[in-house]
Amino acid sequence: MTLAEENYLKTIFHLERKLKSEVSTNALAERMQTRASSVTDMMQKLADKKMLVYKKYKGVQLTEKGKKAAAYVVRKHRLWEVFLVDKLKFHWDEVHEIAEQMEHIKSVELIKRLDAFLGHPDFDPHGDPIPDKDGNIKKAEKRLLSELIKNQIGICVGVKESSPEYLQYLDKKKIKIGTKINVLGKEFFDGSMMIQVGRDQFFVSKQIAENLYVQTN
Amino acid sequence: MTLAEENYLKTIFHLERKLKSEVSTNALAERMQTRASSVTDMMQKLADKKMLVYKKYKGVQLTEKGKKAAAYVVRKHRLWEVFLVDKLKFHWDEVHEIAEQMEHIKSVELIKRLDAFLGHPDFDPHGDPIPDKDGNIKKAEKRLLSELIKNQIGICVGVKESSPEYLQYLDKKKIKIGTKINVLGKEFFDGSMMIQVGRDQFFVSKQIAENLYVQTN
DNA sequence: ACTAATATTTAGCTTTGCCTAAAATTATAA
DNA sequence: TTATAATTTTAGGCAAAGCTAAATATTAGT
Repeated sequence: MTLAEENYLKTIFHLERKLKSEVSTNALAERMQTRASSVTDMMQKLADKKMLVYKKYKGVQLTEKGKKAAAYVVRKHRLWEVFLVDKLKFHWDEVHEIAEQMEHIKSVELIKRLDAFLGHPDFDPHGDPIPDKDGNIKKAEKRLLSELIKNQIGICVGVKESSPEYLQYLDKKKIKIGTKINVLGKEFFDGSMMIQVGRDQFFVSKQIAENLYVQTN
Repeated sequence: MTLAEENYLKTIFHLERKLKSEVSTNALAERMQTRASSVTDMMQKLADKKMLVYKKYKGVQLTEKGKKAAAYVVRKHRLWEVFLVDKLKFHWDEVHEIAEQMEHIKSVELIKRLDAFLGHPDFDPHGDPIPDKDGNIKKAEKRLLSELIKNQIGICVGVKESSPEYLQYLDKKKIKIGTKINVLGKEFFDGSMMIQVGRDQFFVSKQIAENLYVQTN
């Protein structure tokens, strides 16, 4: 698997989930900042390798093999993002580009050990689930804190738009990935909420609640 | 700087220090597992970029610019090796190939933070010095423990040949990178030594002492 | 149903980094 | 010193992954 192939697979993987259908040449070209003709070339190559099913003019669909390969790239990407944020103290919005490079490092043992070193995380710093070694994604519906109702409990899994100010606010309130948030009440007219984090109880505005992703079980 | 260019620079850097002279096309070709003609191509390219001085049939020599770039690649390589051993618990002899890939990741900030995360190490797990950000190498003569004489002090900087058994022995004796070793005495006929490590004093055979690199000041 | 617009593929070219074979240079040794 | 050996460079090609322009399919609007 070359670097380019891995990048195509990963992008197809994401687009398939978003579009819930075959992925078109143009959709791929746009996402990958490349030309449709280049995409066609690569699709033919990946079809030869049984990574996907390609039907002229009809788009592509990953095979099981392709899905697994793609999920593994995603797994590596997200684990490295956790590393960058948890260990090297990068901010959530600075890590994508670096992880984009690190995801291509080839060593199964490396990823095994990295995963253990990080404590087998389930989510990356953006709240997206980390596929397991076999490519299974715990499709934990992530949703906005603002969508919860009274007495619901959510686990913080990420942020939507992360300005430095917002991240600082979360820091101050001791909210990070994995933090349990209990909705104690919700104001109807402005969407603000009373929440509990650890032993602290406080209000958050609608704006705040609309930028925090949580997972409910 | 492409990946291939970085690899050439790094190899030239190492060969220049070993040979203490210009580096010949064939020497490079052998080290890089490639053909002389490929080397010539790349030398012309790197000469265009002012990374080295290339004289037909006379070999190459790094410029200051080239030296700095090469040293930075080496710095990254060695820092990642420290990460792999110290944090991910790889053995000293398993990390080269992985670091070979990681050294090419592009992010100045990443390396800054990695360095801090590792505690600004001066040596990699093989005892080789880590160049600083500016490419300066603390050329701390590393030598074998067996070369020391009575009352000399050495800092452990690495191993020569690292079998699992040997590494285990060092573990048991609490000897690792950075450990100070005091030579209390040396037996003439068998080369064994009495040494002090922390509060412990014990004998090491010549075999042991010949496989441990130390730095003296 | 038919044309216009859009999407996709094909053909042919470019660059990077490698290769082989042949030519040129330098080194060696009788 | 001169022929032979070894080293190095040049010339010409190849595969990967991209691009442009032209050809071909599909979709949509009337």
